[in-house]
Formats: sequence, structure tokens, C-alpha cells
Amino acid sequence: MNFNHLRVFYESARELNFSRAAERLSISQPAVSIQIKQLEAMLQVKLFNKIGNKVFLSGAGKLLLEYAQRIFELENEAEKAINEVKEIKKGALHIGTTKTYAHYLMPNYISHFHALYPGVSIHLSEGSSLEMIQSLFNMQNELAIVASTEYPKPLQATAFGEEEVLLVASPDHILAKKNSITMKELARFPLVMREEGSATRKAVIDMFKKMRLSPAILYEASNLEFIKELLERGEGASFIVRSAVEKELSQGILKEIAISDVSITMRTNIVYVNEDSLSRIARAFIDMLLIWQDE
Amino acid sequence: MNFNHLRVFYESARELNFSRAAERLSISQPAVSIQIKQLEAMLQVKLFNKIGNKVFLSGAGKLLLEYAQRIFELENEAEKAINEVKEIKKGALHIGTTKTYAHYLMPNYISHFHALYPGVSIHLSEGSSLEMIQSLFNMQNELAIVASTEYPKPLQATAFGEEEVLLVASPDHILAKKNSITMKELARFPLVMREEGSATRKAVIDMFKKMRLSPAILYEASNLEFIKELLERGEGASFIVRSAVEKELSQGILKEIAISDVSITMRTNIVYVNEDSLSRIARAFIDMLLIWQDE
DNA sequence: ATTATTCCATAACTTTTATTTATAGACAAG
DNA sequence: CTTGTCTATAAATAAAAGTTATGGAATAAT
Repeated sequence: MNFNHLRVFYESARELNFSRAAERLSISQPAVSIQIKQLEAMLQVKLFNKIGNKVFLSGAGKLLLEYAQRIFELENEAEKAINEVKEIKKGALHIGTTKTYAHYLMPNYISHFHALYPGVSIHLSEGSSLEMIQSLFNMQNELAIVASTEYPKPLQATAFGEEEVLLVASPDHILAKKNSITMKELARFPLVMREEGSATRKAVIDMFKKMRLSPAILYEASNLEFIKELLERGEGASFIVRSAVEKELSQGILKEIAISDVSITMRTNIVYVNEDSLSRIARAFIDMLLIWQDE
Repeated sequence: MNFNHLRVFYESARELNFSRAAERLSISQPAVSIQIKQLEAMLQVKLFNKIGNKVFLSGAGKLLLEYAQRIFELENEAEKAINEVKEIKKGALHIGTTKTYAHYLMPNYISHFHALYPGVSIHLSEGSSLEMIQSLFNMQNELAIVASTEYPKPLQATAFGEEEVLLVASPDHILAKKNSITMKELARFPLVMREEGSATRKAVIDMFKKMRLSPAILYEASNLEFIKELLERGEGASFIVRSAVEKELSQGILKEIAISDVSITMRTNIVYVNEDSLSRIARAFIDMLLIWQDE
């Protein structure tokens, strides 16, 4: 069926007057006559009966009108729904992050975003940086928030905010007694380290390398909670991004040990396939991140 | 929204491959690309994301696909429904008749028609010949089955079958003793007559007039059942169409009195506004009447 | 790794479809 | 019986959809 014909039929059937239907459609009356004649020819059914000057719907016409009504209702609904997506009143955003970000960084951002766009549901998935990058390619996620700084070729990334990586330990730990410490001194103290592949670990090791040092490793663990548990018991010191230990610092459970000669930071990157193909929601999320990083 | 665009989008979204969508639509691939580009421009939303060689639906695209699905389902349903009307598998026929026909003539025809087209519902309305003719103009009825022989100008009519108008009386009535009677003799016997406006009355009176006679009237009544009641009690004789007294004749409650010099008949007419605007159902009904009249 | 193949985008051109203007004819109402 | 209101038709025009040809990017195959 030709929906152009159907739309002309629909208005004509509602008005039962071709001239007025033409006005509503902003076309000329002969256009209406022709379109309806064509539709009747296509369907091989008379849709209107004309008696004298008046137009009536035939049985088939009445039937078709019901369907036309439902079809154009759906059309309106669809346009409304699309507009809501455009205005970010509705929709979904799939973000992939690493564990640390998911736990300590994202909650704030997400609740802030939710306040701005209450109709949008955010789906957060966790995994390694590599997995999250992969998830961009198969469209499972639209954004990946990771710390690594190099990505496969077609990907694009935006840096937002800088995370301090703090040296922390129990207030009872020997290091906590010192006012500050140099990297060289630190190299003598065994550290608790994140697992291989962790961005934090990479940042720390890189910094040691840069100073032509190498750290002593007490334990290696992938679970951040577990590491904090160890530290609280006085078992060594570790580098952790500030946002992940903010609570423990303010509670006095852990203490920051100032490093006098360097400061380790990590850039957070929001990665996506292509700037141009970002949804409005994703764009809004990125915008929010960029504005919020300064606060 | 442009439904041409939507149809192209629909196939593309199902295939997630523009070239295959083009095949399904029997158009070239560039046509698909262009149509989708236009739709995206109209809606101001990206519907597809392209990553390398692969095509994915965007959030808005997924949303639109759902609506498109429902719209094209409705389209199919509509076409199916229209076809059922075309094949007279479904539909309604509104017929207007006079009381006598409705009671004695139509039941047979209608049950026969129903056997042929079980999906069609027949709506029978009763009224005077004039009212039924009126009902054609305001489209309340599509067909009128009446006996009158002249109609307002745009109407068309088909005669079908001929109804004998019989002189009947109780077997105990004086006239019933005679083997036959002439009109001239009959003019002396007071008759029970149908009301003014009745087609039967008109046929009888016309016949008397033609013979330069005028009948004696005993009673006048509009209700045929009432007239038969009177006759059965021996109160006079009356002219009644055969089909309306067939039962009483076979039961011997009433008796036909042969008229030797004339026979009164009434043509039944099926009247409609215009041959060309008749629905297939109405046409089928007329066809059935014309075939059935010979049996 | 180089080649072949798949797939979408773009441009210029053609065909098809929709629409317009002009006009006529049928009714209906004053 | 004339005037205004409708729809139908024809010829011409405008708009939309579609085509062919071609390029480039990405994947798959040799």
C-alpha cells in the first residue's frame, strides 16, 4: 500500500469532503481526487460513494479508515518518542569502566547525570580496560572510561580530570610517622601493589622507572578492598587513587604519606568509537564530565 | 514522517545491511543510502551507527524500528481485511424492505445468501416504500426491495420475480364455493383492503380501474396478520401476495378464489442509487436474487 | 602482504510520481 | 434559473525517488 495515498484517504474520509481534505493537506483538490482514484485502483475497491454532491465512505472505506487511524496514531507516537530521545528525556546509555572507576568515580558522576536527565537509564558494566575497549567495537557499550592512554586506531578519546595517586598506609605504619618521603627512600619499603594490567600499577611503576628506581613488592592483589584491608592492619603501604580512599582518609583509618619529590597522577579517559556517531545522551554525559571535572 | 523513508529504514534495520535491504526492496543500494540519510535529516537523529563495514542501530533507531514494525503489521492487516471484503468473506449489507416482503419474501433469500456468503451480516430494516427509498439517499441502506415501479431520478432499479396477488377467503366464505369469479362479479363483494400506500392495494385498485370498475371496501387495515385473522373468521375476502398466504392455503385455513378474466401480479424491484457504486456484496445479493427467481 | 571482495557514500542523470492550473460538469440552495 | 459548492479530467510542471557509475574504506582470502 502507498502511504501517501493512505494519508490523503485518511483526511478525505475524516472530512468526507475532498476540497476540505485538500486544504488540510495543503495540496490542491484535484490532487486529492487523483490520489484517491489511484488508491481505489490499487486496492480494486471503491472507498467512497458519491451521491449527488455528497461523499460517503463505502464499507471497505470504513474498514480502511480504522486501520489508517491506527497507523497515523502510531506515526504520531513514534515522532513523539523520537523527540524525547532527541531531547534526552528518555533513553539509555551503556558505559564500560574498570572496577576502580565503577566503584569510586562513577557513582558521583552518574547521580549527577541522573539529576540532569532523569529519564535516561545508565547501564554500567565492569571489566578490564581491554574488555571495555572491545565492548565499544561490538556496540555493547557506547563509552568506555579507562585510564590507559593508547587505543586501537579508529577510537577517539577525551581526557577528563586528573586523579591523584596517593601513597597511603595505616596511621600506625612506620611511614605514617614521617612528614614526607622521597621516592628513593620509598623504594626500600615493600609496597602492596595492584595486579598486572592495572592502570594505577602502571602509573606507579612508570614513575619509579622514570626515577631509575624499582619498587619492592610486598603483596600483589587485584581486589582493591582487599588491599585496603591489608593496609588498615598495618601491612605495608600502597598507591591508590584519591577517590578510592577518600572515605578512609577522612575517617582516619588510613593516612596519606606525602611524597616530596614527585606527584603521581592518572588521566582519566573517556573513549568512544567516533565523535560523529555519538548519541546525544553520550554527548551529554561527556559534556557533564568535562564541566564537572573543575568542581 | 515520510513512510517511504520508513519502509526503507525498516528493511535496512532488519537486515543491518543496506545492500541486502536494497535487494529486498527491489531498488539500488544508493537509493537506500539516500533515503536513510534523508530520514535522519528529517528526524534530526542518527538511526544507524557504522563501525567499519558493519551497520548497527542507534538507540533512536531501535526505538523507530519498533514503531515501524507495528505500522507495517497494521498495513498487512489492512490489506488482508480489504481483500476479505473484496472476496465477500466479510462485510455487511443493509437492505430496506416493506413489511410484507420482510416477513414473507426476504427470509428465504437471506438464508440462501447467508449460505453462499457466511461472513456477511445482513441488516434488514422495515418501513414504507417511501421511507426505504429515502434510506438509500442518506446511505442507511444500500438496497431497497419494494414493489413500487417509479423512483426519484437518480435511482436505478432491477425487477426480479413476479409476485401473484391472490384473492383469498375462508373456505366457508360464499365466494369460496364458486369455482371462479370475474372482476365484474367481484366488484359487488365487499373486500378487506390494505392501507393507503400499500403496493398490493395499488395493484388491486389499478386493476379494477383498468376494468372500469371500483371495488367495494369492507375494512381497511395496515396489518397483514390482522387481515388474515379477519378472513379466517369468514369476514370478507382480500387480495394478498401468494408468498404471504402460502402457509394458510396449504393448511386449508384460507382458500384461493380463482379470477377468470384477469391475473394480478406485482413486480418486485430492487432499488439502488447507482449501478457503479454498488458494493460487491450488494452486487452478489442482486445476482443471487436474479438467479433464484427462476427456481 | 597483497589481492579480491564486500559494503556504504557521493555525484550526475533519468524516470516516476505528485501536484498545479485551468476548466468543465453535476448538484443544491436561494 | 442562477450562483456557489463540489468533484473529475487534462495538460503541464515540479518534486521525489531511483539509476548508473565510481570511489574509498574495511574485511576476507590467497
